[in-house]
Amino acid sequence: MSNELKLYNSLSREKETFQPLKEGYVGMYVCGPTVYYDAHLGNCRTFISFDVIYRYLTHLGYRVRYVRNITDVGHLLDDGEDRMLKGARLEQLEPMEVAQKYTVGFHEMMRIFNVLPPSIEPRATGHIPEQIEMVQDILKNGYAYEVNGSVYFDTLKFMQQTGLYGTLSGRNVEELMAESRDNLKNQSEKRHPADFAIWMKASPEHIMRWRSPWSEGFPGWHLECSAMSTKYLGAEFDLHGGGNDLKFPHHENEVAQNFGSCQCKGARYWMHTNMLLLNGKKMSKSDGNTISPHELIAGDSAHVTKGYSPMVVRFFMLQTHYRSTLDLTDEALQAADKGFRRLMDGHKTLQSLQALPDAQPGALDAELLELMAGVADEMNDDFNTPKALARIFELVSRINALKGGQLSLDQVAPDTLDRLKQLFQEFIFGIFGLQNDDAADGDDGTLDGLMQLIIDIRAEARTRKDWGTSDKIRDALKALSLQLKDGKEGTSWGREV
RNA sequence: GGUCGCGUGGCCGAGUGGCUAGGCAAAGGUCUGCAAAACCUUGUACAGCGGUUCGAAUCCGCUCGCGACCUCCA
Repeated sequence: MSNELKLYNSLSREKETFQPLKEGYVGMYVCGPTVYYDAHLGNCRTFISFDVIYRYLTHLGYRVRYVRNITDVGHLLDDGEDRMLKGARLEQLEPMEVAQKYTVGFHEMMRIFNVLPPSIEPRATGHIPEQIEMVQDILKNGYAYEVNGSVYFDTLKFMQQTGLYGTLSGRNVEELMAESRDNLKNQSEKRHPADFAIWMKASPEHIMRWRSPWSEGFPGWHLECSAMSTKYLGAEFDLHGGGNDLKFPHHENEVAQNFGSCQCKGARYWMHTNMLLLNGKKMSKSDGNTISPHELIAGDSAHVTKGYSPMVVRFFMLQTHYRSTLDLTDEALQAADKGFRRLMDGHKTLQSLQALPDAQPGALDAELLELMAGVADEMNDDFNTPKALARIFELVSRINALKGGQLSLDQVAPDTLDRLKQLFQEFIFGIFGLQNDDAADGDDGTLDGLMQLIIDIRAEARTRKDWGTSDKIRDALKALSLQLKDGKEGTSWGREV
């Protein structure tokens, strides 16, 4: 396998070799949340996926500027009411108070799932001038028109003149163009159903409003991503990501706006994560088929039999490729729980292995090296985390066998063992972003010391063949969900799942 | 209705023409004072039907089932 990075580009619908615009640097934009409601697990999956991608690109040595926005204005509901305004009315809060509340909640959730903060996290409301400028540019280029203080993107004209519309989302342009004005219903300001607002005149009761050359109003939903990606990453940049459900119309319109404003191509590679399903259906706030991250962690939901730690959930998600749908079920989570524990135990065991200086590297050494190389190879193939994890689990088997004595360390070169330790550290924690739950308990080492004492006392009892005492200790610990593992080299312990 | 995608062993989930994915569960064995843990072994899996091919889970066609997008959604 080659060590060049390949990724699936939604634009071409093919895996392509990744070639950044500027060697050594990557500009990456991911559509962030709309902060008018609590983040749900689907959001988490997408941001965890891109977190791993961000981490891996960094691992490869790229200097990555990762921009992930916060949308706090412009997102319209079916009835045309601004989402921020809706939230404000329901809870009697200022719109920015709503945005702030859910932004904080979102950040907290990202922290819980160990998602790294992006390099820049721009807010739509903080970039009104940039958006107004973009509307002006689009108007100047003739791809928009003003009606009663609102400005609409002239999608029909754009389609006819550039032929660029629909490429990303695979729309049938003929069909889009064929739609008549009859489909417009009450939104009669638009000339064509495919047109979309880039500036909206605010109705009298609308709270969020800014002055513009056309009216006091607010920017259209799709505009902020075009404006902010251009501002921070340039007119053309490397990667743009987001959930699959944003492909149309959001991303398609983004591309149109970029080109319509400056003939800019925008992102060269588009990446889309697939949906998280619950009981075989898409998780969605609107139809109630949902479980919140808090509920999942606490086990406070009819969908799960117990709570799952954030790291188990993260691991669960990494066991599926980002472009596949993932069906969340209690059974699958239980399997992930145990698998995650096995991975963590394997890592712990590995770090305890001591190399033999006079080892004679043989077939085992070669096998380890091959498996290790495979981990990176899989990641280079469109960030295939499930396959990379499969390679790591194969390594875990070897590690356990080395510990258990079924395989011998005198066949492993000290350098190979060192590299293996380093690889586990880098991939499990640095790239997959997993954390050991035990460490997250706030354990300061007291427990470990206590356990060591108990293990020593039990070992003494065992040398006396005092099985009663030995078993009493073992059973009592088991009742506390602490498991003793007797091995050739002594006894170790861990938490039971 | 239109567009796109999916259907893999008990469960989850990789895999795109020949070569063991992996995790969980299950069975047998090794180890153990007994266990557990660990290790080893074990699954005639690719929705159905037909076709292409020396060879298909993988390509083509049809059928059935499911999902996503088309409207707010990561």
